[in-house]
Amino acid sequence: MNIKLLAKELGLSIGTVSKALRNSHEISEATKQRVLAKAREVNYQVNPFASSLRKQKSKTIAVVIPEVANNFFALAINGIEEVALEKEYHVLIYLTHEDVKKEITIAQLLQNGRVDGILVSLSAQSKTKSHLKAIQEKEIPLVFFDRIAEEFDVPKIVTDDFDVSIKATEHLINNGCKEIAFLSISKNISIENGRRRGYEEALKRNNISIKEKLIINCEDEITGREKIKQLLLSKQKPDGIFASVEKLAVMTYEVCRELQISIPQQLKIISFSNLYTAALLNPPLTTVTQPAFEMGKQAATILFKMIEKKGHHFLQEKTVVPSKLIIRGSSV
Amino acid sequence: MNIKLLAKELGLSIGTVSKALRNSHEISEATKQRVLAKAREVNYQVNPFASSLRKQKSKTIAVVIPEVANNFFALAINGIEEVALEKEYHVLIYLTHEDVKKEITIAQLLQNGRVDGILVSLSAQSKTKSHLKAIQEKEIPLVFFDRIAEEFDVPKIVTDDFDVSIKATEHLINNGCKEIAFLSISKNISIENGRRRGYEEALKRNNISIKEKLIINCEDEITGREKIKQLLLSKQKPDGIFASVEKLAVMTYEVCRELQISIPQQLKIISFSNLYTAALLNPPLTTVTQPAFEMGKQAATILFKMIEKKGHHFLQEKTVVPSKLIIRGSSV
DNA sequence: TTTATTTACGATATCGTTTTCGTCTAATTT
DNA sequence: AAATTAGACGAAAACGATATCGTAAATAAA
Repeated sequence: MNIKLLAKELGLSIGTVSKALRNSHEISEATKQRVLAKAREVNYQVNPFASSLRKQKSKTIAVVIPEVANNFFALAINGIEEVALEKEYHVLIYLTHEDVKKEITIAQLLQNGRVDGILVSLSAQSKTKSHLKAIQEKEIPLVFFDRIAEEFDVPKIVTDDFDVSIKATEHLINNGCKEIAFLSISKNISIENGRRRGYEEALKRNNISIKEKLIINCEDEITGREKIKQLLLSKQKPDGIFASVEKLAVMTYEVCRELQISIPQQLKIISFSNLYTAALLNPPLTTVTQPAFEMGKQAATILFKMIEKKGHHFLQEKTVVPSKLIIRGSSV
Repeated sequence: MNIKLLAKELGLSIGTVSKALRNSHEISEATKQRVLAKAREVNYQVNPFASSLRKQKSKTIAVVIPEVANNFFALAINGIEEVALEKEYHVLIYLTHEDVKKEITIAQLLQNGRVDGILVSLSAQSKTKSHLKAIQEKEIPLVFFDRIAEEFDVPKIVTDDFDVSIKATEHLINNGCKEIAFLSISKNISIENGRRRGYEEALKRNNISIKEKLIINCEDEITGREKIKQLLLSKQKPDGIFASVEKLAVMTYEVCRELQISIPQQLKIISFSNLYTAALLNPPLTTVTQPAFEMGKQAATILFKMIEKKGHHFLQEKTVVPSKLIIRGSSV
């Protein structure tokens, strides 16, 4: 069933029917009702491709994230979806699996107008970002969230990585930690920068020296786990761990179990995490909980502002949504 | 940049360029190369809407699931995405939030050809399914996974709910449980049926009477939690809990913590779950772990077979991917 | 009454591809 | 040499909806 058939059944022209369906002022109330009724009767649905082709609007946004099996991103998607639903937009999901190559392929895919806007959280490996420059140059609305590219002149939604990391580190210090290790997921990633700077700032403020040995790059999952193990077996074993992402805290728990290291007695742990079972872990994990849902929601909201008001470059600031430090058993 | 401009730059007709790009045999190797080179040079991308409109193919599938902040569905998406990527398809995500009304709205949205196929895991409230009948009638390829509609004549991917539930329940029985409660998420849902039947079957086989009081419907989150609490405070307090979904196990852990009930001494727990921190919980949670990734992958694979071979109705059977019972501290 | 202006609708170009036919030349067959 | 066939390309008709005009009748203004 298309508009042509619908028009024929109504004895009207295609244009009239189209306008009636879109509630144009050019059409009389009577015919509008008649068209609407008929459309409902035959269950007419506009063809999205024809419509998109003509209007140069896809009514679709893309969400490009490293992974979905991660509570932070899952909750962010919830926030995004809520806004998209309201705007009657569709949401395409693309996973980079932390792989820049995939990110580049995806960026390439999205240059052809398939979407009206893109939400991106960068992969851990994304060092070069020319693939996103291309998108920006095509003037496709783009918003970063969480893992951003600082140098891009586009809106960014982040949490207060630096500030809350100071708090988190000082929390460990206040609970007696003197040797705090920082577990990093990648050097190339914005959040790492803020979190690590916060960690270092806290150490400085408390006159604790920063030791490179205590900053562990766990970019690769396998060797990362091994590095954590070695760290916990070494002589200058740390008495505190600040995990910059949830996965690394889980790894640490697993390694501690394996090495029979008791948390928090021998090692205190704090981690950025949105794990909804954090309170049920053994011991309950002290977390920096990010406002994932809210970040997704805000990112989407801003993206839609850009979509709706083409050309407005009034939204280039960074939006910071604060995280919460939730103290549980792993750190006290 | 469109094909028209590209053709003009090459001094060729639009048709020729189109065919060259699609590697038609009608076009000489020389011009094909010339066209390809130029297309790359000017970064020509086909307009997806024009292409979809003409070819009546969207190169997109939809995934309709209750929620995404749930490891089972997140892993299933990973499986789906892997297949979609290989087929060069795009993936639209729709969340029902366990709400039939939203499911109906979504089903309505997907009737207009926006997608070439649909993967569905039903919401807990989906009793009536006429909205999906409409999709089936429009001959849009449809595959159910996990939460299926038994009466539909379409492929279904499930896990061995019944069998593994017998195993799980018998595991509790073998560990001394005599009063095992079953926490249900909804009556209307396929998985509940299999899981509950398995639970009842195990009781029967072991000459334990089935008590309706021990079968708790936790459809609503708030009252569900209250019901669990009442159950654990009642005189005929159970000594075992079989949670049909992860969320209910987490609730039970929380309630036990509140009521100071020790697991597994006073209460043994087993749950369907894909929680990747199950082993780190206090105590470690014994789980029935579903092959979420594999189920997603298989569902997508079958969906693409349907998409590719229109009209073939050879795939109407049910595919069963077995779950694994992983025994941990909460049940022994 | 004549002219100007609404009102309500139709005809048609357009969005960018794909695909079906032609058509013309070159190569092959008889 | 004539007839056929293959090769390589162009012209044009879809796909379905939307938006810009144009136009007729009806109303209002002069």
